[in-house]
Amino acid sequence: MGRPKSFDVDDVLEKALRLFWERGYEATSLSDLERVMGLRPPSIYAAFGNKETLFKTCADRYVERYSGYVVEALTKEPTAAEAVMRLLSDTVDAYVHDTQPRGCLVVSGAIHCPDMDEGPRLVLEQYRKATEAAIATRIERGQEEGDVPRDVSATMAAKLVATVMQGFSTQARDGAGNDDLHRVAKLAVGALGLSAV
Amino acid sequence: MGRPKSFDVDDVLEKALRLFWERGYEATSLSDLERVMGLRPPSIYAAFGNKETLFKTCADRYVERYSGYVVEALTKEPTAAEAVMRLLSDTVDAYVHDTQPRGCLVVSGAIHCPDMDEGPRLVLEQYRKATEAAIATRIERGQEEGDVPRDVSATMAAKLVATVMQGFSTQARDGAGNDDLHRVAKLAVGALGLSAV
DNA sequence: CTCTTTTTTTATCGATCACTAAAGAAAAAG
DNA sequence: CTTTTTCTTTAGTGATCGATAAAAAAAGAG
Repeated sequence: MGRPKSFDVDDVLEKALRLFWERGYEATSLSDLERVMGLRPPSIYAAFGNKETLFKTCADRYVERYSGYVVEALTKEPTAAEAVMRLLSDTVDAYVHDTQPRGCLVVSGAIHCPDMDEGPRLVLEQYRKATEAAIATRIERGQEEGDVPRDVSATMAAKLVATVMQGFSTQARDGAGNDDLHRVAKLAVGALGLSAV
Repeated sequence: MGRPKSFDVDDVLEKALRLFWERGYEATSLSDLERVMGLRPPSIYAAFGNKETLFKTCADRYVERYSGYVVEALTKEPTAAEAVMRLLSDTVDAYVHDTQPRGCLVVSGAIHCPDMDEGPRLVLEQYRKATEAAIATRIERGQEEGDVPRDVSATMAAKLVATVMQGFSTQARDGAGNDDLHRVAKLAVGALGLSAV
C-alpha cells in the first residue's frame, strides 16, 4: 500500500541508461539525471539508491537489452567462424546505430577508477572479461566439434576479437562509418584462421 | 627579471601528465594536481592556464615523449608489413610497461565530451585520427614501393591496425599480460595480407 | 637603499557536486 | 471519516569543484 510512484521505473531507468551511455559515469551529474528522468533527487535515491548503484543497475540493463546480440551470435551459428563473424558484424551495427548513442557503455562508460574495487569501472571490466571468456569458450567448442583447427589458441583468438570489439567502441565514438567498420570486421576475422579445417 | 619560479616546469608537467594518464581528464581534480605537482593553485594557473589547457599541454607532451615509437615504427622499417608489425609490438610494450601507467593517454585519457568542440576529448580524437592516417600513408607507400599488394585497402587495413591499438589500451588497463598482447598483435597482422606480394 | 617585476602564499570566491531532512500529498486499511 | 504507509515536494546539507583577489616575498635595475 502507500502512495504509488508517479513514474514508470522502467521508463526513467532507460533514460538514465541512455545518458550514462552518452556521457559516461563521471561526466554524468545528478542534475543531469534529474533532468532527463524528470524526477527530484529523493525520488531517485529512494528508487535506485545512490549514483553508483544506479549506474550498476543501468549497466546490467544495458547488457540485458543492448548486448543480447553477443550471446545470440555465439550460440545461434553452426560454426565458431560464423559465430565470430556475426558477433563482430552485429557489434558494428550496435555501435554505429542511428537511434542509439555511439559505442559501447561497457567499453567506454567508466574508464577510470577512483576506488580500487567495487567501483563502476570494475563492474564494466568484469562484463568485458566475461565477454572475452564467452568468445574463447565458443572457439573451444568449435575445436571440439571439428570446425576450428586444433592449433589455434582459442584464448588468443578470443582476446583479438575482444580487442577489436573494444577498439570499435572508440572508432564508433570518433565517427567511423558503419560500412567501414564492417569491412574492418571482415578483415579481422581473416586473422583468426578459424574457418580452415 | 622578477622573482624566479621555485619549481622546474618540465618536472611538474611530467607529474601532471602521469596523473592525467592514470586517471583521465575528468577524474583528475585540481586538488590532485596540486598534490602531485607540489604547487598552490595560483602557480599552476599562472604557468599553465586553466585545467583544460594544462591537459592539452600534457597531451602534447605525451605524444612527444611517449608516442615517438609510432612514427619510429612507420619510418624505420623497410616494408609496410614490418612497420605495422613493429608498430603493434611497440604499442604493446608501451601500454604494458612497469614504470608507466597502463594503456594510452590518447585513447583512454578523455572519453566523454561535455562540450562539442575544442574540449580535451577532441584534442585526443585528432591525435587518434592522425595516427590512423599515418598508418594508411605508410601502407600506401608500401604499395608504391611494391611490398604491399595493390588489392588491399590501405584505408581499411590502417583502420584495423588503429582499432587494435585502441583496443589494446582497454586490454592493458584491464590487466592483460605483455606476452598475451604480443601474441594478439602477431595474430592481427596476419589479417592484413600485407606481406604477400 | 628604493623601485619594478614576477612569483608565492593565504584565504578565499561562487558554482556545482552527491545527497538528505522535513513537511506535504496520495493511496490503501480500518 | 481516521490512521498508516509510501511517495513527492521543498529546501536545504557539507564537501568539493575550478578558479582568483590581495598581500607577502624574492629576484634584478637604478
